[in-house]
Amino acid sequence: MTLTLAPDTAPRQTAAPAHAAPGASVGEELSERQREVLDAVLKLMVAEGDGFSVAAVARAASCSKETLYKWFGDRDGLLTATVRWQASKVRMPKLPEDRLTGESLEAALTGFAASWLTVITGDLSIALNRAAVAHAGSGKSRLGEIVLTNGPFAMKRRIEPLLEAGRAAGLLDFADVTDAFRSFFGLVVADTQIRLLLGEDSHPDQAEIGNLSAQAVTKFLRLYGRG
Amino acid sequence: MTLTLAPDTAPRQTAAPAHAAPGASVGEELSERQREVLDAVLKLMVAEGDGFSVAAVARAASCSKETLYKWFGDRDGLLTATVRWQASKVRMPKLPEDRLTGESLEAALTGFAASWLTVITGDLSIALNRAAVAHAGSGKSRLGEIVLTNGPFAMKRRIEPLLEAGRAAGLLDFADVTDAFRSFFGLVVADTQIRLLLGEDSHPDQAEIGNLSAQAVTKFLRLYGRG
DNA sequence: GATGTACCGTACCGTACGGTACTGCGTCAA
DNA sequence: TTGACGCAGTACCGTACGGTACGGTACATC
Repeated sequence: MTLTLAPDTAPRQTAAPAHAAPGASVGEELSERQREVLDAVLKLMVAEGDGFSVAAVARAASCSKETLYKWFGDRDGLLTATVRWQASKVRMPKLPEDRLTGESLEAALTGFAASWLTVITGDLSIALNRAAVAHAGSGKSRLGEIVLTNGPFAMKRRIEPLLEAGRAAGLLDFADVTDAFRSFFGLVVADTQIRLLLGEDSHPDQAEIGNLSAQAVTKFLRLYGRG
Repeated sequence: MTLTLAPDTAPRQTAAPAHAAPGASVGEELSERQREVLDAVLKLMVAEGDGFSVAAVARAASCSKETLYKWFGDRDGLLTATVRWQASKVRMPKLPEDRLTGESLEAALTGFAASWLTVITGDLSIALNRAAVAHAGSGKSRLGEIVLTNGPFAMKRRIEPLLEAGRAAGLLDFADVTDAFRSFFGLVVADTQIRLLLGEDSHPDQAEIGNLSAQAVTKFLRLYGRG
């Protein structure tokens, strides 16, 4: 039996529930060949935005259009599967497991910041976010929702426990964890993402990202650190 | 003689220089009828993203396609003129003119923050930013550049003098004004804009914007305030 | 070897859209 | 009154694209 991500009987629905965690099992449901195809789509998106035709995908992936339609239902299904596939590949740094200290908290926050900046300044993330933003505009398609879930929301879900742990350990002081997250996000990302999305090509390298992260965390700790 | 924004001899170039200030004189070069047409385009963009057809514009504005092409050259010229036209309408709060005090600086910063949040959470701004982001992806067209110039860059140009003045008055303390601006932008905007662009429909009302602005400025002053 | 299946390559179809050309009408100036 | 002109309305053209159909091939299973 063929694995069909968007069968005719329920076109827009994949096997994964709507608000599932970062698409952990998406990769499992795809054959090797299908993953190759989706990687080809990712390349195309980086190269040309989401303006490419399905024929171009078939050409780039050396497969037939008919197969694409059988596997993914329609163009939107193809894009959706691609975004999910990419989302399933992103990994975040893990939290410190033993008792938090000032140093380990700062290191963990800096790690998150650097990791996040690395992701959002990457060509792939920029291309996918552009596509998602564009599709969020014209209704029709849940790309925006998916990117939102696996982007800002995923970051929030990952960081808030760290902040709470910091507070529990007497290292941080805040009343509202959402507010603290907002500040963290703002200090880290600032205008970087919107500028890149709008086409400015000032990609920071790893050294700059290191600096930006350290500075952002320093400021965050000056605002929310205890003592 | 007809006012042609994109004459055949130089299709992509308007009368205004490429990196002109926020399009101050754009409105001057447009006839009343042309402004009506562009306002119709703005409405369409809010309603449908930038997926509308030129025929739809003609229908919505009760004018002929031929006129649209004569005035604006091509679809891109129409979009560009629309973005410029909207940019020329945005006004920022003015700087305090007499000697800065702690109170007037805080008020000015809060005013800027609230004004900026009001703009970027507006349907119009969201629609235009979406279009600009999408076009920045597929090369071809300078929408991204224009929005960048009239968005983040314009804000930076307006705020940095205020920050410098605050430092000169002994109210602020920072080494790098760009860094200070980055923090200000981040604390004010945080994840608000990207979430809206990705389709989340949690538009803050004026009261919330007031709160967010005040909190952002409080944090900013805790980071950069003197005394 | 026969049958079925998965897939590639490609031809094909309908449509929607960007862009152009033509027609007719109202306005204004000579 | 007449002609020029700007523009609305619409018909038209070429093309590109989403989606489908079909022929051909490799491989597996019996």
